[in-house]
Amino acid sequence: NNDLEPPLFVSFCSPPRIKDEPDDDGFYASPKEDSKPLKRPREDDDKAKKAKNKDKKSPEADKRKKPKKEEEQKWKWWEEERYPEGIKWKFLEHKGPVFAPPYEPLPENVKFYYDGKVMKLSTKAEEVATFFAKMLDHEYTTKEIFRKNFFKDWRKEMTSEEKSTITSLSKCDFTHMSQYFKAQTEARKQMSKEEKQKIKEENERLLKEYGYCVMDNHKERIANFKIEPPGLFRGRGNHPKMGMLKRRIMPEDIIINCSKDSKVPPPPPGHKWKEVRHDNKVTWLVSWTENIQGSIKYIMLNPSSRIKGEKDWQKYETARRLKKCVDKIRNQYREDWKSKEMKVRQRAVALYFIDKLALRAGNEKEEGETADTVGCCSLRVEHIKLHPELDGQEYVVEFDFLGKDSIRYYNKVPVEKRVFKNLQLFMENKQPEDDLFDRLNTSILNKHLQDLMEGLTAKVFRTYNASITLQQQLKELTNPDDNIPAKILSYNRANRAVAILCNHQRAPPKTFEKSMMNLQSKIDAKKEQLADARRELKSAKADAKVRRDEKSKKAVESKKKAVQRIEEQLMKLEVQATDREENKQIALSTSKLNYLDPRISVAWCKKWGIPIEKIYNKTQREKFAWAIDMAEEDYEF
DNA sequence: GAGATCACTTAGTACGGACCGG
DNA sequence: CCGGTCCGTACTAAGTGATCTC
Repeated sequence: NNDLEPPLFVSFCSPPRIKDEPDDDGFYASPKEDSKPLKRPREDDDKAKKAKNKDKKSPEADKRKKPKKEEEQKWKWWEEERYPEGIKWKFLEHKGPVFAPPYEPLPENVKFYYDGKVMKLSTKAEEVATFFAKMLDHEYTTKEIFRKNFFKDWRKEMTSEEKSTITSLSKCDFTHMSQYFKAQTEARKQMSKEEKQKIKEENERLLKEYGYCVMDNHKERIANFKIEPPGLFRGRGNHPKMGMLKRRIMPEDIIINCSKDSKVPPPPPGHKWKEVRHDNKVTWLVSWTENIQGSIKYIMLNPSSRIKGEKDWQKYETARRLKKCVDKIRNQYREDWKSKEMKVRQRAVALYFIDKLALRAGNEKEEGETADTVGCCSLRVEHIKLHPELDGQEYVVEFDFLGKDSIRYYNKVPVEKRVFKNLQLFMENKQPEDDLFDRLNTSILNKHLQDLMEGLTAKVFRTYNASITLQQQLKELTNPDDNIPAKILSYNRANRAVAILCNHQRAPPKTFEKSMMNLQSKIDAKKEQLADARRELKSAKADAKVRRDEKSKKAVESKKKAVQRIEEQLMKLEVQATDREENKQIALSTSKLNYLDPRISVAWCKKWGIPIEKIYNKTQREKFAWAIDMAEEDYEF
C-alpha cells in the first residue's frame, strides 16, 4: 500500500495548481480554526484525490517508469478537508516507545576511589557515578549547585553502607572511570567500517520498526520514539536543579495513546504500561512524567506529518490575519498609552514592546524551580534603564535581561515620549526586583488580544513581524543583476535581520577564528591565481595582435574564459566569508524553522530561479512540502 | 480567578558522519 | 586516502497558552 510508505520529498514537477490568493476562499481549504469541514468520510476523499492526482500527472512523471516504490506520489494532505475543531485523528496505531538500553556495569578493572582508597560500588550507585564521571571535563561539575544536587540524589541510590562511607563528594575520585569512558569513545571512533555499518543497520532497523506510526491511513514519521535515557539534569543558565538525577523511565511510567481499534503495543516482557488510553483530542502517542520538574514529556510526530504541518500552516494564516488589522491594533495601543487606567497603560506599553521588539510574552515562573529568566510581562524594574538622552537620541530604553534559555537580551531603543513617561510612572516607588508591569500578566494581555482579533495571542506578533520582515528585506536586498551566490547572500541577510530581531543567538563556533583564517588564505590564493590568469590573458592578447591567426585568437578566448571563471570563484569565496563573518553569533535556523512563512522563501526562489535546495535542506523541504507545493512566485504574505 | 495541569511550539548544543582539499 | 571542517540531526530543555480544578 503506497499510502503506508514514508513521506517523500515533493519536487517541483507536481501538477500545476491554482494560485494562492491572499484572501483565499479558493480551491484549497485554508486552515482556519473556524472552518467547517464537510462530514464526508475521509476515505472517500482520499480515493477521489488520488484518482485526480493520477490524471494530472505530468508527462515527465509518467515517463520515469522505474519500478522503485519511492517514485510513488507523496501524500498531499494540504489538499484535503480538515477535521472538525478538536479532533486530531480517527485511527492511530504505533509500536510504543524504545527504552534506553539497560545499565551495563563497569568491568572489574575500572576503579572508583574514595578518600584515596579503592571502593566497589553497588550497581545502582555505580550507574549514577558514571553519569558524573562522564561529565568530569565539563565545568558543570565544578559548580556548587550542580555538585550539591548531584550528591544529594546520588546518596539516595546508595546502599546504607555506601551512604555511611561516602559523605563528601570532594573525596570521590572518578578520574579512572572518566579515563575508561574516554578510551571507549576513542575505541568507537576507531571501529572498522564493518562494525560501524552494523551499528548503522541496527539503527535503521529500530527506526523502521518504531520510527513510524499509522495515522488515518497514512504512515507517518515519529519525531522522538526513543525514551530519554537516565542521566544528570543539565538545565540552561543558572538552573537551581542542575545536577539532579534524571531517573530511568520504566514501562510502568508510560501512558500509551492509540485508537481503540488499533493493535495496542505490548509492554516489554514482565512489565505493564501505566495506562492505555484512546484520546483522539490530542496528538501524542506516548507520554510520561519526568522527575525533575514533574512535567509531562511526549512522543509526537515529525514536522513532516500532516498533524504538525496543518498546525504550522494555520499559524502563518493567523499571522497573515494579523497583518490585516495590525495598523488598527497599533493605533489602539497608542491611544491606550493615554488611558486613565494604569492596567490599560501597562498593557499598551507591554504590547508595544512585544510588537516593536518581538519580545516573548513572559509567563510567570515558579521561583526556585527554574533559572531566573523573563519575557515582556515578567520584566522587572532592574531589567531596564531609562535615558532621557543617550548618544544624541532622546528617550532611550536600555534593556538587559535573560530571556528563554538564559540568552541575554541587550538593546538600547529610542521610544516615543509617551512610552518613556509611562515607564517612569511604572517604576515610581519600586524596588529593582519589583515587576515593571505589576498590573499585567500574560493571561490579561492575551484576553485583550483575543478581543482585538480571533486567535490573536502575544506570540502571533513574533511570527507576524518575523515573516513580514523577511518579505520586506528580500524585496529590498535582492539585486536582479546578481548571480545566484550573491542572491543567496541577500537571502541570508534578510534571514539574519529576522534572527537579530528575534534575538536568536548562538555561541560562536569553537573553530570560528581558525576557519575564518583558512577561508581568508583561500581567498588570497584565489586572488593570486586571478592575477596570474590576467597576466596570461594580457600576453595572449599581445601575441594575437602580432600573429593575427586563428590559433592565437582562440588562445585569447580561452584565457578570457579562465579569468572569468576565477573571478566567479573568487567572488563566491568572498561572499562566503562575508556571510560567515556576519553569522558569527547569529543562529538562522530557529527563525527559518519556526517564524518565517515558508511560502515567502519558496516564492522568492521561484521568482529568481534559485533552486529550493539552496535555501532548505532535505529535512526542511520535508517539513515545508506544503509550502513548496503551494506557493507561486507572486505569493504575498 | 488563581494556580495547577496539560499539550504543544520553540530553543540551543553536542555529536557524528559526509564531504572536501592536500 | 586521510585528516580536518562543516552540516545535519538528535536531543531535550524551556517557553506559550488553553483548560481544568478548587
